Amino acid sequence: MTAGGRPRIFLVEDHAVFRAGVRAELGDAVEVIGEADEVGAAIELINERLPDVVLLDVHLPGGGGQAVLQGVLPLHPEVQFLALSVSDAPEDVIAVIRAGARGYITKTISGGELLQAVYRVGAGDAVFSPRLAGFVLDAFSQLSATAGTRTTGLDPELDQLSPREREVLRLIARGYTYKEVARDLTISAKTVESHVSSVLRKLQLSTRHELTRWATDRRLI
Amino acid sequence: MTAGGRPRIFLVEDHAVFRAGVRAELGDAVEVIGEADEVGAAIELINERLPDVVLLDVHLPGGGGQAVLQGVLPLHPEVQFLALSVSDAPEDVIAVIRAGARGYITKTISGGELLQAVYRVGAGDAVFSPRLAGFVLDAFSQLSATAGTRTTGLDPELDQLSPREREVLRLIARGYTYKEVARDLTISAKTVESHVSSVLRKLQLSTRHELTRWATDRRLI
DNA sequence: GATCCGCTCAGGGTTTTCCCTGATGGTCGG
DNA sequence: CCGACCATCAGGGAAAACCCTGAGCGGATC
Repeated sequence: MTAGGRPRIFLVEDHAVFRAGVRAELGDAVEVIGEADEVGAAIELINERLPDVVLLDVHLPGGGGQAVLQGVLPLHPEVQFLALSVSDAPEDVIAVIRAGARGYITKTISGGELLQAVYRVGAGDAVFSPRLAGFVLDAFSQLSATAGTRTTGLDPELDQLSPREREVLRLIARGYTYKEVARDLTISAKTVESHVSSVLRKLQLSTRHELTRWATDRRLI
Repeated sequence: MTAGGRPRIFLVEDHAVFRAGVRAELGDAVEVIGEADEVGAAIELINERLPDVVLLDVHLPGGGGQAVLQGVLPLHPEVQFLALSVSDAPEDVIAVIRAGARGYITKTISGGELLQAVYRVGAGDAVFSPRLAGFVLDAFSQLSATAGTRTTGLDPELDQLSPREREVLRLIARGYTYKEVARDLTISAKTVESHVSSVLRKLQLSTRHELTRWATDRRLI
């Protein structure tokens, strides 16, 4: 977002009345450069006009808000998304944050607060409304407890594996059979066998089950 | 925070110049009801005057910002804390969030942005500045992947398994062979087979590898 | 008493995994 | 140029996993 300028925002929301409400509330403080009421049009227009911030309804006909995120972020990661929803159900929040939204607020928000949230997300901040804040923060502090111990640089055991072996390891640990891995990597099942053998030997394991546990313990899957 | 009214804020910060800067920047938009430059005085004054929002420096002589949080939140959980720091090191962020701060911004912030952040935290939102946003969000989505499925109370899929089946499941998921499980439960390997078959059928899985993943995802091991 | 279900076990079959030996071609560094 | 390593593949064999059918027993339910 250009410093000082009005943020250029885009509305994705299937209720026309709510869109009008947002326009009225935000007024001249922002520049609404487009609107969409379904996934396909939203992706197309956002990729074309590149707004600073997208106000994104989570419950959207035609794939939901995540679909829009997936259709835009790979091409234009600089676009910031602020998820807007009537629901504060954890699963909704999780899905849209995982998909790349930088904030999540409920529609009970006031106009002034909405404007502030838009500004902050435009500046790159993460913003969460009250009920979700606790949820997000709890999750964060729980994870960080383990994250601290995990961030101990690179794994020396993983280092001894060749790139191909790591690739095979990933698939095997996910539960694919040799045949499936072979098809996936377009090599022979026998080659997959070789790689698995090497991996088991190098990691001093004996069965693929231990391998699965080894990998999940290190969050490699 | 009373709706419409000026938020009553408290400054905890050991640099007098920076405190003056904050007062100047926030100006009349807020009411600064107190200041402190060290932990002890901060706790005492905050508990006495109960501001809406505390602007809290993370690096503080006499225990750091966490000490203030620990001295206030147990008595007055309604007080909102916005951490303010020159550092955006993960360990600082983690510590202060775990201690109960509702937001974390760096001191490179502009006056207007600071005001917005204060307002939003006062409203109960969580606010994180750009560089931290990605960090927090990543951590969140990692944890939530599992937390989301786990928080669904009791697992209906796990419920359809008989006690014996759950027992076998636990051992199989740990990587034991049928023989080993059989020895462990002092039953025949064929019986173990039967149980595994039932489990796979009931959970609509096909191999024991998927079973391992299924179980680890639910933290049953 | 009949029925359902959980737990136990068996036989017999296919598929998958694991391990062994052995081979080819490519790349990189000494 | 020549090992060292990597990636590729093959044959063969033992063990494990998976699937199906079928069956006996005991407890609970109706």
